[in-house]
Amino acid sequence: MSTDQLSPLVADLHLLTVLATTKSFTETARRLGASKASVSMRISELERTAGVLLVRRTTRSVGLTEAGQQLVSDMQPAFNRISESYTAARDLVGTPRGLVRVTAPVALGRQYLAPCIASFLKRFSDIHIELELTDRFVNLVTEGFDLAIRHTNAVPETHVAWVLCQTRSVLLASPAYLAQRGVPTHPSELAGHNCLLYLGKHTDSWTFVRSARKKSAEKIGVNIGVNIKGSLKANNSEVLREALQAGLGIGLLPDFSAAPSLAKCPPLLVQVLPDWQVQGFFGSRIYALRPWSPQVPKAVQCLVEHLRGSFARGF
Amino acid sequence: MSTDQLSPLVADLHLLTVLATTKSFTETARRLGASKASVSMRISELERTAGVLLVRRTTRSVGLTEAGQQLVSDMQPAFNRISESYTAARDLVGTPRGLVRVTAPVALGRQYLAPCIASFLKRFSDIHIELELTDRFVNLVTEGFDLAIRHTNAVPETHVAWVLCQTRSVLLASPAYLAQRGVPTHPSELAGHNCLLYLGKHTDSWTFVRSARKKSAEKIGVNIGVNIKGSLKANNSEVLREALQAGLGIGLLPDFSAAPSLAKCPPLLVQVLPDWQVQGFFGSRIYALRPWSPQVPKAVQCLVEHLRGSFARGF
DNA sequence: CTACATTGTTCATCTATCTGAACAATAAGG
DNA sequence: CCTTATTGTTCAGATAGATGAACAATGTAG
Repeated sequence: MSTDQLSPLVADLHLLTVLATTKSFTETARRLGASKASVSMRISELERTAGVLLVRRTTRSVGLTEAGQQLVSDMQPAFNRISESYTAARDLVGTPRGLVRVTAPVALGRQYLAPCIASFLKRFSDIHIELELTDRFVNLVTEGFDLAIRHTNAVPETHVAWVLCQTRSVLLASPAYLAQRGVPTHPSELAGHNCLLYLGKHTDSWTFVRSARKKSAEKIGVNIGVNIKGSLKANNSEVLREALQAGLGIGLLPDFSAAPSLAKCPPLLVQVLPDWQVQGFFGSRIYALRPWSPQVPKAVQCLVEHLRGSFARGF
Repeated sequence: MSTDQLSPLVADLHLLTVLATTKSFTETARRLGASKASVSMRISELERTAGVLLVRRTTRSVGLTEAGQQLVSDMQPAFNRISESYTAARDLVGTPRGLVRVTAPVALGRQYLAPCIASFLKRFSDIHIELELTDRFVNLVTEGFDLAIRHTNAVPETHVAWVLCQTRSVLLASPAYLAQRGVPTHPSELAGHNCLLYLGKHTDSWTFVRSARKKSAEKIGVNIGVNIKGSLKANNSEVLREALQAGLGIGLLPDFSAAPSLAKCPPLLVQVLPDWQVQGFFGSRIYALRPWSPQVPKAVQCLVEHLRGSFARGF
């Protein structure tokens, strides 16, 4: 049919695509800033005028019918293209503007992103940011994020990524703990210590490599695997840091997370085995990444630029 | 940006694409069944939120800015795809439904399409038809038609066409005229007659070819060009027919247009030079045609099927 | 050059849509 | 198995957006 007749429907059709990804009326309503009543009625109305059942409601979970799936998968790329065209047009003129939805790990977000974003927003008053801090894995596309900050070393092929900085993992303990239990001088001695683990991220062993020559016999570049055990595993680096500061044991933190505690006077934490480097932890870089699109919205570009500047200036 | 934010905008963006093709707020409003006040306000609001001037208003004519053109040409195919997906989904189930916008030549439409469509609508109560009769050239795409009925022999490559029937042009005059002015027995005799011309469609000459052998010397297949002149030219075949019936002269009509007058008892018109065929008039076929699309909406399919049946049964 | 017709915008009024709370239905958890 | 938390739907009240007549601007015809 001629596209004229789309006009009253097109907003509802877009609603349907959002519903298809969220699989929830409630979540759809939240995302669009509407009420679930409105979403429910509009979808019903769409089905009525189309004469086809599009959504399978089980009152508890929402699925699409055959027809609905077909329709949504046909329309999805079209709506993406429209969205991109719109932001491109908007970016043609004037100062960057619009909403940027960002997700980041909780610890990194709280400590560094938050102040960094605050100064960014002061510079660009027409840009709005939604910052969602979470440590679970986020699908940028289906959850509608424009940008993610991650420490990782695996960037999906379908995404574009900007390196914000290099990171290292450092082994730490509180001065009090070390005074009581002794300062390890070789990785093998960790077997006798209480080692705090980041939950879920790795196995129960750390691999050390010599990073500076000392008088002892070991050559640089030789790996030493150490099985570790300890009383606490947590999936939050701030919890680990608090535990380390409380003198609970020895643990790994990313350098940016440890920096403030090391810099305090007197220091809350000190580095253990400074001549050794733990491999493959927390990734070696922090990335800003987003799903590939023909062009990056100007507001996102500016944010990434700002972040790169901030991270380059160090923690 | 994430497509979520499209929802409040997407209807307005579609509005913009319609405005781009109509180049008129008034016409846009009429097409969408809205008021021009609404169209004006929504476009203004769109420009405000986008922060970009999209439409160049000269209060008398409407054009798009650079940004607007870019945006519309990016979005147009996307909206077309959405529209097609929607009608495809709607066609998956139940009886055919929806609006079909048809354009046809005035004469053909009034005499044959109208009754044919009436019986069609009686069979398919969920289908609505808008029939616009006009003899000007109609651009199906920009004017938003789903189907055109035409006599022509040129089908654009970008369109799909169904043959409804073959047509011939027949030379006619009223019995009274012939009684008074004599019955021509050879094309060359037309020079002495008042010949009525279809305005604009052709030059002032008719080309005859022998279609049946007679005792005279001419061979079948020889063309004879005759320059004609007469007191009336009209761009409407019904006007011509009325003039012919009134005994004004000799003229050409498509066979379907002449049929009722020939069949009357006594006949209002009789054929002149029945052994001769005039070439290249009114095309040789009547087509139903529409712009190519991945699939033809079911309602359109049914209408074409119905028309083919009716035309096959003759006039 | 002037009168006219038609265009896009404006504004007070109203209607259609959205809202938020209450409800019924369901899956999860003890 | 029963409770509980959460989901989608419903309904009366509220609000945002649509309406259409009046207006100003502009191209057109005589």
